[in-house]
Amino acid sequence: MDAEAAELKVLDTAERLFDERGVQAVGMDALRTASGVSLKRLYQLFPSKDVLVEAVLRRRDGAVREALAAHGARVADGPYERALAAFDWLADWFAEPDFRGCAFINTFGELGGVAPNVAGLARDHKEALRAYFAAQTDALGAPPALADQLALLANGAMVVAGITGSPEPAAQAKAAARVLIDAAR
Amino acid sequence: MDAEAAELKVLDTAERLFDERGVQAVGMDALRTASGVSLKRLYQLFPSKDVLVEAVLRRRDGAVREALAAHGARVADGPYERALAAFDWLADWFAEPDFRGCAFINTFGELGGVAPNVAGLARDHKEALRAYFAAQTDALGAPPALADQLALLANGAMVVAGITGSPEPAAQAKAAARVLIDAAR
DNA sequence: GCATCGGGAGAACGATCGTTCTCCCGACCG
DNA sequence: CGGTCGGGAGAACGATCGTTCTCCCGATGC
Repeated sequence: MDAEAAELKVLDTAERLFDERGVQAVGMDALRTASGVSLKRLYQLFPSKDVLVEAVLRRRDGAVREALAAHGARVADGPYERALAAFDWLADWFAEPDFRGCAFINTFGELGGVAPNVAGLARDHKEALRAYFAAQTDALGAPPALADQLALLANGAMVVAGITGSPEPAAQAKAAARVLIDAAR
Repeated sequence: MDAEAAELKVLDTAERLFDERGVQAVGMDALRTASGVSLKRLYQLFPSKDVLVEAVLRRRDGAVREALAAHGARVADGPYERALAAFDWLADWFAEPDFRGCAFINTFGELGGVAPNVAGLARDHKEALRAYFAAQTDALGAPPALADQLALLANGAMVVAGITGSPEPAAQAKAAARVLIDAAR
């Protein structure tokens, strides 16, 4: 296994375990066992657990931004449909087995008070979500406040879907988003 | 200091420290130092940390339900104003210094995957919030789906206010709630 | 005054954490 | 073929955790 493959395996495993059990409940030894990457390699790839946590979050941040953009681009029907498409993406996500909420919301809850880098990553990630909506509402000529409201719906849906284990909040949020967008036009 | 005063002091201190640093980052010794209650008393009041965590969350759950009901009852203007009053309560809460988000969302993020009792308490707490909105939408003759949507807005506001540190999401959510309620009548 | 007992301070214990070190094997180079 | 070196397995280390135990003091009852 070369360095790239090991790094990928570590990031995949860490993302899954952190999501399932929380960050602090996953020891480096558990990560070693689950990933099959030795402790020595693990520490030469990521010099500390903090660095690894940050790397996992950064990769996840990029993946979400790409997935969101890709989902929006698939519907070429203009900003109205692109804004609503975000909630379809949420629906797909929530339906995944073992979905346990947004990694940034969860990690912020666990570490946001003591790890400023984690708090900052969560802030940036949520700002990116808001910016996605803002791009669509701007194109619609709707006020920027609408983008904030759509972001609230999306984040609320993530929380409620995570806590209740139901994917329904995605559809509920989409219906609410449609009402809000229609009212702003 | 008698038993009642000690229990109160422990619960107050634990709630504050858990909120500031997360549950796992607060050791029983830190709790002892901050509360001034000896380890011996602490363990005879709460036989384990798990029990203490659950007690803190149960008390917080009751306090939120009471505060929400009290805030709603203060405006006797009927269900329309009572539904919107919830967002005024959010605004007061978000403006508190050191506000760091909803304890149930944060604790679920940290422990929900490995502590089923914590996950259950979070579920019950969020169901109570939804039920508050459902009581108002029922009285308005609006469909129950509206209550779910208002709950999404409220939870989204808690998350975004916690992560960004701004109290603005309360007002944004209130404005969105008004549009949704008006559209449903 | 003396014995009893609850409670405070904090040491002690076993477990586990993040991190480093030791030992050893197998691949590559001359 | 002999030597060098990267990497794997896992022991070791110091710190910290949740929990329990020891020791001692002060109040209370007779």
